[in-house]
Amino acid sequence: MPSSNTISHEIADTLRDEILRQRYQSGDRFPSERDLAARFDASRGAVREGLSQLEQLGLIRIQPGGARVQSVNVASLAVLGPLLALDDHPDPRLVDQFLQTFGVLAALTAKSAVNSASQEQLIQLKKLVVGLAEQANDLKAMQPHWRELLEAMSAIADNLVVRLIGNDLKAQFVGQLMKLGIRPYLSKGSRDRLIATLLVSLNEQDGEIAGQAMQDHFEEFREAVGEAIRFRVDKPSNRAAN
Amino acid sequence: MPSSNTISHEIADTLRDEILRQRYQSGDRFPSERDLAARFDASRGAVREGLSQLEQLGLIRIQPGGARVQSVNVASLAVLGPLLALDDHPDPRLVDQFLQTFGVLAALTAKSAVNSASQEQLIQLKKLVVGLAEQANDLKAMQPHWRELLEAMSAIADNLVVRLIGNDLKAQFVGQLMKLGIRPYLSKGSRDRLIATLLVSLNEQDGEIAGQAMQDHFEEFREAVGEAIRFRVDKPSNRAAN
DNA sequence: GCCCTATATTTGGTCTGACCAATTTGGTAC
DNA sequence: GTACCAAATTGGTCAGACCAAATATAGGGC
Repeated sequence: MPSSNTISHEIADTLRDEILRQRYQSGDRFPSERDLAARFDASRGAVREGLSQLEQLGLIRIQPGGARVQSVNVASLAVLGPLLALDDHPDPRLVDQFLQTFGVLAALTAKSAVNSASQEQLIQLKKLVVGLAEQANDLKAMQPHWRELLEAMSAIADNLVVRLIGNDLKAQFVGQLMKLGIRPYLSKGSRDRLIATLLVSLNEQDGEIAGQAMQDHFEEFREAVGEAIRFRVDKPSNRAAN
Repeated sequence: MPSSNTISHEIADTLRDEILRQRYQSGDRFPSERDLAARFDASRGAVREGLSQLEQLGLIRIQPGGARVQSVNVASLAVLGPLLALDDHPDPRLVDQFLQTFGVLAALTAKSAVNSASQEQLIQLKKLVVGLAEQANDLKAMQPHWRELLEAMSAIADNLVVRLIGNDLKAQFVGQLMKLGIRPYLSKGSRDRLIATLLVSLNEQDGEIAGQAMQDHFEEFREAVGEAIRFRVDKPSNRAAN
């Protein structure tokens, strides 16, 4: 699924996925621009524009004499989205790391937001949390409200670094999980606990509490997702049930 | 300071810095490719390759009819390095956010590393921590050892997401601070406390302790850097003292 | 004066073909 | 096996051209 409709983007997307699928070994010579142009039936210019993007992603290193494939370990964070969206088999380990990392960043955001919020903003956050409580305990129904709450906290915390990280992570992660038929189960008690704790932190304007609540909740979510993925791996027949 | 010696990279770097310096308003029309080609005395192809990179960074959005400048708030994390390195006046707020974010990620890394380390790896980490203790309490002398310790922890934790974030953050941050004459002061007590706590966490293989120690230490470091920057802003004469 | 339409211009997307410098490759002589 | 040299390959750049879509402009109707 190419992001844009230009040939250069299609080339970049195709080659990016091939690299992420380990079709080339790290350090390998990358096909020459002329070869790629022939393969994609495009001009060298279009190929070069595509390669330019791959280089920016840190996936290849272009040098006179030939481009070389780089290890994904030295790539830009921007490859994470495509990496998670590669196919129907998201690496459980990677998903776990993603959620773990997202969790600590969400906790930091919540802490900063609560600590620096004005009275009006505290009220706004309370409304959003209460709105979250009024939803059924269903991931699909809660997702928009979750997103809204996180977005509000992010805006209040106003941390550009975390925001930039979030931009590269806006892989519609939860949406993709559901598309794959992965339905993590979160106990009602867990959700209620989070909401109650968040309200306490907002009432007392104590960011530490909010951060800890976020952290704990993401930990539970992470485990739930892990179980859901294992469950789905055991029953791959569910894949077509969409 | 262009990253590569090709014209397209020079164009990309120059325009990137101009955008980051807010020379264009978000939403503004970006100069046409032909105009840029004339300005840089280059061919349109070279300009297009440069713009391709800027688009990948999320700084502009290219569309038939004209490219438009995007808000830095929606850019890729990869712009953070250039943003911090823009000139001799790093935004204190941004530096603060950077350290805060780096702190929680370092804490996560330490926690995971300690928890999942093998006996050999625990010994390796202990050696590095002890090596850190043997250094003078000077930022410049400690930096390589710090980097080594963090690298080792990162390798053990083996969290690709955090690693990718780190790749985009490898702005040689501390090095740049020193180049600017910013010398944060960390009390010896603070350092000793960190080292002692880390050793405890390694002996008991308790990641929570290591993470908390990291978190606390980065918090102190963050405040020290903040003071150092304020101090330097008051005495800009020091700038040439390099 | 204001709004809407038709036309002219600008802009991005792509291609072809060419040249250069540096690297890589292949072969040859030792 | 090695050292060296020539040929082929590769990336970097340029010029000029064409198209389709978007924008700007001029003009006419009200």
